[in-house]
Amino acid sequence: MPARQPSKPRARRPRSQARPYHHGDLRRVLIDAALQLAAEGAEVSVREAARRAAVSPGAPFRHFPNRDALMAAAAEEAQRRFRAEIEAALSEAPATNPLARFRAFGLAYLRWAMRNPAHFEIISTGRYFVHGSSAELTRDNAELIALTEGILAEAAGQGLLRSADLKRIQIAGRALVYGFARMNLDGHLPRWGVEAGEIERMAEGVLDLFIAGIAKP
Amino acid sequence: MPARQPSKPRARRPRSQARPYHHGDLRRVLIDAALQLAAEGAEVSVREAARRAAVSPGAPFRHFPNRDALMAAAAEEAQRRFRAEIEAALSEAPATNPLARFRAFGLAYLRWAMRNPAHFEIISTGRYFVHGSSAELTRDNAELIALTEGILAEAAGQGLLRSADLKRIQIAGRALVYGFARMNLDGHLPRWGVEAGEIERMAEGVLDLFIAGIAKP
DNA sequence: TCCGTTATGTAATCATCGATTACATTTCGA
DNA sequence: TCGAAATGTAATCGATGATTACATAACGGA
Repeated sequence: MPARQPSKPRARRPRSQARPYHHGDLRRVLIDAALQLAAEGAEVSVREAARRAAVSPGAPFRHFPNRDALMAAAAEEAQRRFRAEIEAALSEAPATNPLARFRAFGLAYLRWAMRNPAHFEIISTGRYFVHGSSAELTRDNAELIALTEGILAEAAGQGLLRSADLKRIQIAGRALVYGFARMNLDGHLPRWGVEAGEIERMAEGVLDLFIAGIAKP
Repeated sequence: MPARQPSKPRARRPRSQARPYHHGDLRRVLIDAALQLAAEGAEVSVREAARRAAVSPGAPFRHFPNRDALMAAAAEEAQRRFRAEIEAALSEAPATNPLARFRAFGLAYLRWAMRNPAHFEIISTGRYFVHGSSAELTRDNAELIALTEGILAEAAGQGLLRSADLKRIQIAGRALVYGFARMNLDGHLPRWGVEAGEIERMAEGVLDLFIAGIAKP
């Protein structure tokens, strides 16, 4: 093992440096940089995030043990925004109409995924950090799922559904919105036209088709 | 630009080397190594593929201009297998029952995706190589899509569908199977039990739920 | 107010990877 | 048979994630 060189004394920075030695809230800035990089379609690297924060390449590792931890923190932040939007939509939906609530949930899900594709990917794919490494993300996700289960149970209670197999309906519904969101992400949706809202309208149509299919005629 | 060193003459390999200088079909071996690496869940790197082929790190670049090209070739191979399985399933399905054919298509799709998750990912995600860089992949995919459109048109012609919006049905169906496959891939499906076939049965159930939803009652 | 402990950033260094280039060897057809 | 084309090797580059030694700032108790 080659011993590290004693290294000659390093030049001190002049005391009049513009930026203070301490950054302020580097952790937060790094998370935002990671999300911004993702949103721009760029590859997210620790070094690039450090560069954006105008900090040395090693500095981020004071706040995150490794790259995965940074990505997990970014995912948690994205998930918070995602969940906030869904809950806002649900709070405006009629409290006593389960199918309308189901629709509001799905629509908010799809809209957010269409408008924040890169962030949706970070949340959903195990690509950016080890799967299940974030307890917060796991719990948060489980709560959203429980929410849809509750809504479906209500719908079944009011006799609105054709099938009694709620688990199956729930998985199918999830697969539908997840699939649509990922098709958009992976470039599998036809380019319907120049108008931006067209994809969202198709998303809405697909959701309505599904709901019509599970609803009692 | 620092000129390259003249480099002292290299030692020649003894003529009695075990492996011949030329590999035989390195291109093919590299593609298989890439697919195998993916299937093992390992990260696919050109170097590792070269290592598996017992070849120098630079050798692959004689057959592929860059990493993306190797991955694209691997994707084309995987897509061929995928498509072959779907066409086999369709050839066994009743020729005159569009909904049964639709179901056979979806089931073959889901089964292959469940059993070859990593290969499905290589095919579907633009992660491994630049999107649309493989004309073969694009064309192949378009043909599969056209196949489902034809089946749906037949079903509509026989008056089997509740809705006349075939485009919407087609996208919804695609989102459903794509979403289920990706949920499996991304670890979003509950671990129903030890038995392996359980996920495939749920896939089948979800597919049937969808078909029941679009079929005229 | 001083001082030492802790938090936080820097500089240097390493291994790995994709990629390129110069060179060596084999293959194959004119 | 001989020379060009194909194919592999070795050396090297720049970028990246990661680790370590060190420097500096921040903060709280005596």
